[in-house]
Amino acid sequence: MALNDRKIRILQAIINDYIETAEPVGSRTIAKKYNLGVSSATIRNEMSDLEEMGFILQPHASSGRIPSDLGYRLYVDHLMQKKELSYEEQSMMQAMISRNISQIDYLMEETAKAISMMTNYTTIISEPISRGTRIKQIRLLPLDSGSVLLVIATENNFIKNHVIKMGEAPEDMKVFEMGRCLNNVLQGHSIGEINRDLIARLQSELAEYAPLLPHILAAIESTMRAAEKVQVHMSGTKNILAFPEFSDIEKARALFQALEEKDVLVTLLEEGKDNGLQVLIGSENTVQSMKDCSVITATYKMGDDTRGTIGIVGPTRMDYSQVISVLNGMVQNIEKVLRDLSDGNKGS
Amino acid sequence: MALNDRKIRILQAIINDYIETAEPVGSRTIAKKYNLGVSSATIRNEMSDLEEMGFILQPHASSGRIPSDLGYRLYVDHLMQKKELSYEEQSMMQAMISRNISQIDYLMEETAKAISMMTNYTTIISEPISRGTRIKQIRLLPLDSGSVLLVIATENNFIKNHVIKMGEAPEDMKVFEMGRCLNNVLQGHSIGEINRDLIARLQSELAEYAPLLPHILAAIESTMRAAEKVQVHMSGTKNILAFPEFSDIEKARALFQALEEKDVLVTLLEEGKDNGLQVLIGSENTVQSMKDCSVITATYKMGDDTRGTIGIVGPTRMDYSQVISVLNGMVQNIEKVLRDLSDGNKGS
DNA sequence: GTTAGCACTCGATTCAAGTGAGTGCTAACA
DNA sequence: TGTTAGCACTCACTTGAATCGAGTGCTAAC
Repeated sequence: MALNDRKIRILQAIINDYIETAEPVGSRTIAKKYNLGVSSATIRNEMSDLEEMGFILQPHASSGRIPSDLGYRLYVDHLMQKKELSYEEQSMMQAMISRNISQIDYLMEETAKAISMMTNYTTIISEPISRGTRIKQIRLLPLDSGSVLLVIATENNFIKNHVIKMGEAPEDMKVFEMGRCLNNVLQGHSIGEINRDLIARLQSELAEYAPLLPHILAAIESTMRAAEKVQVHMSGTKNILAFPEFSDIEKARALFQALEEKDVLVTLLEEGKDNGLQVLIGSENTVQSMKDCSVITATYKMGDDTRGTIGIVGPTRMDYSQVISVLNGMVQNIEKVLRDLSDGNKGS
Repeated sequence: MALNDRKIRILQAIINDYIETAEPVGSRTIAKKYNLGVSSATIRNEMSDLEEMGFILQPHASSGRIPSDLGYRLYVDHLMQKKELSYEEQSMMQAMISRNISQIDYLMEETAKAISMMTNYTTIISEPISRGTRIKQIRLLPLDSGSVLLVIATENNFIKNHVIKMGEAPEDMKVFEMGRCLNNVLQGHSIGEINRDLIARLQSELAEYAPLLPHILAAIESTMRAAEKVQVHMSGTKNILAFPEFSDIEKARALFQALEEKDVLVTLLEEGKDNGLQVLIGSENTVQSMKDCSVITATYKMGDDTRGTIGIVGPTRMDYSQVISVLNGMVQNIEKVLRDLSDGNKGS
């Protein structure tokens, strides 16, 4: 059975209508609303074929049809026309995430909020992380009589600090001196590269403070590890309750349950991390309790190997075209903001 | 009409039963389940009195009674018996929030998660903030050719950094020298105290770098301001959907809407910030869309004037006694962890 | 190949009757 | 005077039958 032009037009009509109304679409509705130049009876015949081919489903014997996951897949891959963002949307986007943002976690919060506001779906976003970033600067500062502060700046301008408690801290000038040593030895290396050779060099250079060295190494390691941990932000969960597909409170609860687990969020975002933009429809995603949801993910970059992912979660009946355009726009936006951020902070 | 002993016992029975079952309580239920030694008819008479006094309500003419806000108030203030935490609960609490926590935002996340897991309500928690903290150490580090890093440690060991972009950064030793100057002048002062005199002193001491001074001052100000901004964490929103009072999806939606606004959360927590432990029942809290909820807040301290607030949100029919004991236990726990954290970090 | 017409299906809505938990009132009782 | 048994009454909720209507599949005619 061939998927001729008319079948495609009918499938498109069904999907468009169902996305809009969330009601199964009947042949008569299509005949009236979409001018295909044929009668409802003809459309019925075509629909029967489309069902046989697996693109649409009948929730029960005498109802209209709804798109199947396969139908949405065809739609997303071939039928859907890309929407352009309106001027209003673009400037709204910029206004929302560019004001006043100097810290990465605020930026994430604001971005997630902006997306869920514009799309009315739920947004999750992971902070940019990079495996194997190199150390740009590593220094020690005197803090008080019993502790010093380790400050590490990586090449993509992530800055982390760690308080090192050390019984009795060396005097200020010595702390600086140690810091300078550390910096000389470790600058330009990633955490994975801290091997015996480097440690031996540190031990000889910092011989005077040998007992402190393990403290310092432990602090470096834990700091770099923390920098590699994925931080996830979410916004717009309330939107879920607005969709008729979740008017059954048990379904809503299951979804909320899933979305409250960080692991689940990370999994969802990970699934999309290779491709630039990925659409997972219904059961295509691996999270069991989200078989009725689609997830659209996009990766944003910050420098060469530092990246994060944005995901939008909604019912399979989601406005793919709009979501994709918002997502594309937002990726560009966030990449720009991140560039500005890592080039040097605002207000200075 | 006097609130005699029997009336109180009946009220208590109604509240206990209603908290447990979420169903209006009838006179016959009370007569059977709670051995008051009188018949249901007598109880009916007493209930009629209690209703007249405003402690209980009848949802409709021929149903049982439910407690009113006033009834809960009496219960919380006078009738409720304090529950002790079981040994299991205590150790569970400690296990959950003590492992692996070296950063304050993780601590907050974990605490909120632990509380909502133990109570099955929704938890919000604000990070500790302090107005007018003093600067303990303030330093500059060279970062790269075009920027330096400002690091500020406050007396309660909050550490913040800020990248200062400055066209062409001075050479390393000069940066250190500037940092030392800054530290000499500003150490021990709070942001509010940075006045003309101090600025003048900085200007004369840093005369050589006068054009950079505004950059530095702006960075200090923005950093200290950020440190004073309230950060709020939330966990367990999904629990809301489990309560029959929110089986009406519109009610749930309204509540979710409210809880997604950071302002609302801050308001809720602020309302409780004076007292150690505060119970706001139903319409006692000022958030319009939360008239059916009770909010229990407790303040935790970290040093003298640094504090944060934990709030638990649930339906007015909440298990006040359990929530209060969990909250008290958790405040002690978190204060201990914070003490350890600010004394010096673990793992070092 | 397309269409009009028709019988049929089946979820959703409506309505009336029935059920039961609970009340208020009254009269009898200790 | 306080307590209780008994009874009529209320009202949300359940149940089941009738009806509605959107939609289908099939057939016969164009």
